[in-house]
Amino acid sequence: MITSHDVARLAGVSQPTVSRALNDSPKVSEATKQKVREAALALGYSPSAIGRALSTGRSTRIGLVVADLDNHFYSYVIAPMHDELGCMGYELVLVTESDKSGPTTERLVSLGLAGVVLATSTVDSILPARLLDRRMPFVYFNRTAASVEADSVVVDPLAGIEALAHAVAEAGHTRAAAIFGPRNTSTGEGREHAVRGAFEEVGITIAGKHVLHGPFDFATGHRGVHELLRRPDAPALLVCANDVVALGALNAAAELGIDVPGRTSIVGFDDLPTSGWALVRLSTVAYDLDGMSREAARLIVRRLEDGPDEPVRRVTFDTRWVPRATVGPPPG
Amino acid sequence: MITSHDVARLAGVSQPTVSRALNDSPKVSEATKQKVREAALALGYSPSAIGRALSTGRSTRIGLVVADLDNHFYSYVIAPMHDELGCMGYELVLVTESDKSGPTTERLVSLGLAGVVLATSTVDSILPARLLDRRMPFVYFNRTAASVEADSVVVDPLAGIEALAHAVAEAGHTRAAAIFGPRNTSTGEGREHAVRGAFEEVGITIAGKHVLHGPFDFATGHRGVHELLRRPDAPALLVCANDVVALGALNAAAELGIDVPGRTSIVGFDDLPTSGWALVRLSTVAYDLDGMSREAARLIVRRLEDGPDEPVRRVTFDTRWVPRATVGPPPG
DNA sequence: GTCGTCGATGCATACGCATACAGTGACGGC
DNA sequence: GCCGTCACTGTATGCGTATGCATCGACGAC
Repeated sequence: MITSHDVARLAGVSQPTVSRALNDSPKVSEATKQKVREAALALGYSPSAIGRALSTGRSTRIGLVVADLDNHFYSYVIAPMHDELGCMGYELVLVTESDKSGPTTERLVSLGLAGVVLATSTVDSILPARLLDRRMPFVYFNRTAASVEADSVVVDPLAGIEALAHAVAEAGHTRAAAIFGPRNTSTGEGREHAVRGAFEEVGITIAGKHVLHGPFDFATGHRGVHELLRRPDAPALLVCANDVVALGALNAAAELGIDVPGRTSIVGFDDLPTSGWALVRLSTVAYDLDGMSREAARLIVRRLEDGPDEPVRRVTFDTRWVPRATVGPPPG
Repeated sequence: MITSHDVARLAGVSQPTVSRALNDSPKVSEATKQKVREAALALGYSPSAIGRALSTGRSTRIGLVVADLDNHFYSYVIAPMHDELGCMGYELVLVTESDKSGPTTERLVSLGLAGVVLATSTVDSILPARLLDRRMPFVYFNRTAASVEADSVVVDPLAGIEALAHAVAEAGHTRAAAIFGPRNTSTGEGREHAVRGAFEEVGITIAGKHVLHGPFDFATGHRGVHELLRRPDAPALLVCANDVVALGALNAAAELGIDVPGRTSIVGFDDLPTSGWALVRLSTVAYDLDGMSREAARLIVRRLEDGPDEPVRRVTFDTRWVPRATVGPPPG
């Protein structure tokens, strides 16, 4: 491995001068800088991130904590976040929250992460509090935990869901079934609250027996269709916690020969690229997921560079209703 | 941050003893180990990966080099690879190959990566050679480069594609269009060769004007349908380089109102989970992508732990034909 | 000519861990 | 009783970088 000592020897200066020169310190003369840069280039030197991290006490590695990487949703988060971090000179490290939240905190600090994006925290998670204890900067992505204040990027579902409610009411729906997200997540709670409020407003009822709660995954949507839509009194409208759930529901409907939207209308939330496919055409509530992922990256980097005393930043993304082909009038 | 010195102080021993005890060295008495473990637990100590990496000269970070994270295909690679690496005590760092391959090599070494999985290398890439120069262990994933020998996991497309050829021939096809992958990738070349061979065997012709080459992405399939299938003499069968391309093609067909498989049959390669959706039902060539991703993780870790002198390992995954709903007889 | 000043550079050190080597004590052989 | 041996633990050091501090030379002011 080529070290700054090698560069120093070739350039005829000391190692610290190499360090200062390459970091563009004003204490080094332009002539020396040039000499050092040439030597570094000639040797193909690039500074060791390890050595630097140990010396400065901070790395350029950002952890993205997700619940399960299998989930389609995260694919669309990882790519832009990785890109945005890369532009700012940071790396992305994936971390999954293990079943026990205990070791996770230790791993986050011992991995030498500079900061963390929490894309998984439930409202009752102890992770935020422990990160605070350890003075590890973090950003809530799409969810928040009531107990600990921190920078966050969140979605305000209201506008999109109100538009959704008006659209389905106008189509003639009066009853709906729903697959909501987990009760212990802020997105699950927030969307459920928004849907219930908006539907009441337009006179659509959601009976208790037509409601299901479950994780934000494909299987939940799949199961939901089997449990909710095969009943004789099943509503002609199914509201899903997000697009991944809705995709599970759409596919289950296709398997069961349930005509969408002829017999049942299905709506989602997120507007994943997949939902726009001609084969899918899912009517859903959209927001700028790409921009949101990038914003999270910028927030954590700003927090790292500005220090912990800056006021907490909270960025909210608005939603809009995207009608496609999975909503129609109820049968009859 | 809690260091091994803190633990040492609490346990009443020296820092090196802490290091040895926690690494379960036989040179430390059981009583001392116990004492150290208790102190470490009490303080919530976990060793700094940075310090360890600097000291030992090797980290536990594995880089996964991909072309573009946007590509659906990689979602199904990242999750199992991350999981498998995690089980073996390693972390996954995502690296995208920048437009210039120059800085990439330097970044890989300076990031302090212990090893690299190359999921993107074209046959003419200089990356493998430079990694060899730098003595950075690596594994080819799904592709190889002719110039440099290294461990690899690859797919043998033959069995699956021969079965595919027989199936479509039996359905009555005699002419096919094809969207092949880039010519400078081993998978692109390999599959093209296999398809041409197998189709010739069963008497299906692929005219030059019905062939397109392009990157393994959605847009390529989309574009392919517009360019190949809207001609009056378009064949009733379209072979796609992989499933992502085929999904692009399927959606383009749906947009254009092209009946699949009524007017055109479409086949892919990879059998991504999406392809099995009831909404998609893509007929394709399958192999164990999940297992392959895990195998790549195991290979790179074994290479790290066994040293560079062990013989090169090459693991091949077989393919099989998975008929679904996108292949039918040609019209008329 | 001497001294202060300032710009540029080298020296010493620290970060957290692992490891070669030295040292300590107990114990047994003679 | 002396010394070698062995099991264990402490001391010293290195990994690659960054940084506080000392140093050194040049230049200007008096």
